[in-house]
Amino acid sequence: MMERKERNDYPQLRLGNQICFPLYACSKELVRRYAPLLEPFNLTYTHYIAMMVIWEMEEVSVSELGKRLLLDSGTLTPVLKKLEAHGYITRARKENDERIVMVSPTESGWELQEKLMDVPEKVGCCLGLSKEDAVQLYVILNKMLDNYR
Amino acid sequence: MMERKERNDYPQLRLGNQICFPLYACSKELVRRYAPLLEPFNLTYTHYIAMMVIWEMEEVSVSELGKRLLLDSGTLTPVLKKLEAHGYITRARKENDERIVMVSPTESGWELQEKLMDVPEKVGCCLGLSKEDAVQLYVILNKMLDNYR
DNA sequence: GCAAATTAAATTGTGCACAATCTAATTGCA
DNA sequence: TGCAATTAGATTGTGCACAATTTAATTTGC
Repeated sequence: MMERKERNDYPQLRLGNQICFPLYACSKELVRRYAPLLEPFNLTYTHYIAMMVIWEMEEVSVSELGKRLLLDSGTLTPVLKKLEAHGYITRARKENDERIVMVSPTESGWELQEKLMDVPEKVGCCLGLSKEDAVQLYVILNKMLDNYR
Repeated sequence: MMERKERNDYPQLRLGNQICFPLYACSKELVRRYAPLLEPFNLTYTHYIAMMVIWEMEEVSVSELGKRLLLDSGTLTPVLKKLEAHGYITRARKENDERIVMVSPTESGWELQEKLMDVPEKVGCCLGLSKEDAVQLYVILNKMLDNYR
């Protein structure tokens, strides 16, 4: 009778030997660090990255936003409705193509930008990485991300 | 009257200048790549990493599992109940301390390990990183993670 | 010995994330 | 022209993720 393989014969299935787990865990932890900094403005992390693109583009369609953030409309629609409800953005269908919803910052949305200007640095300090490691990480993750776009 | 700063005077608030976004996006993408490989076994990514620790420890409490995975009981309880429902693990309170729930693989849970042995390599190929970058990434993320534990 | 404090899980409620589906608008082309 | 195909968003349903609360068991200190 065939004996089952020893239970520790699958080193590739150990959490400590995988690259996926630290990626997943660090990402979650980072989002958690943002929460207390964003909560006073009624923002979640997803709201925050959406606002970053909206500030940068000044006016952007939902689908373009989704491409930049790698998020679909099922995620974005409720996020954008809440940002609108909080008065940070306007949503309006395009005149010459009613399928497209364009999004822009309101005056209050622009003021939000000023209020959040020190958030990136505050979170960056929490990373606990050396400058060199942070740069390396940035470069490698962006290489990886480029394969997905 | 004070003029508002120019709108592009906040480079630190650009998505492309942040380290958090590629981390967040890569993590999500990686979880998405796992889904089709795990779905045939009724597993999600969270189930999968939980099983990895359970295989490694052979018997582990919910709280110890939570420490290893950086997940709380609100996440783990339903995950473990589903793993139990699928017959991969057993859950039982400890005799000498009824507060503690111990978790172990069933025979079917051990067989699952064999069936999943090639999952890490399949996903690894999707990363699209060179060996050196993958190692760098692994090292840096684990440094970061150590600050959280 | 027993009440207060602590610990471990479970429960509850909110908010993504995403697949799948649906609706409406627009485009393409026979 | 008119209808099929495409496109853009919205909707629906499932499953984490996590804070906050609850319940129950155990430990500590007096």
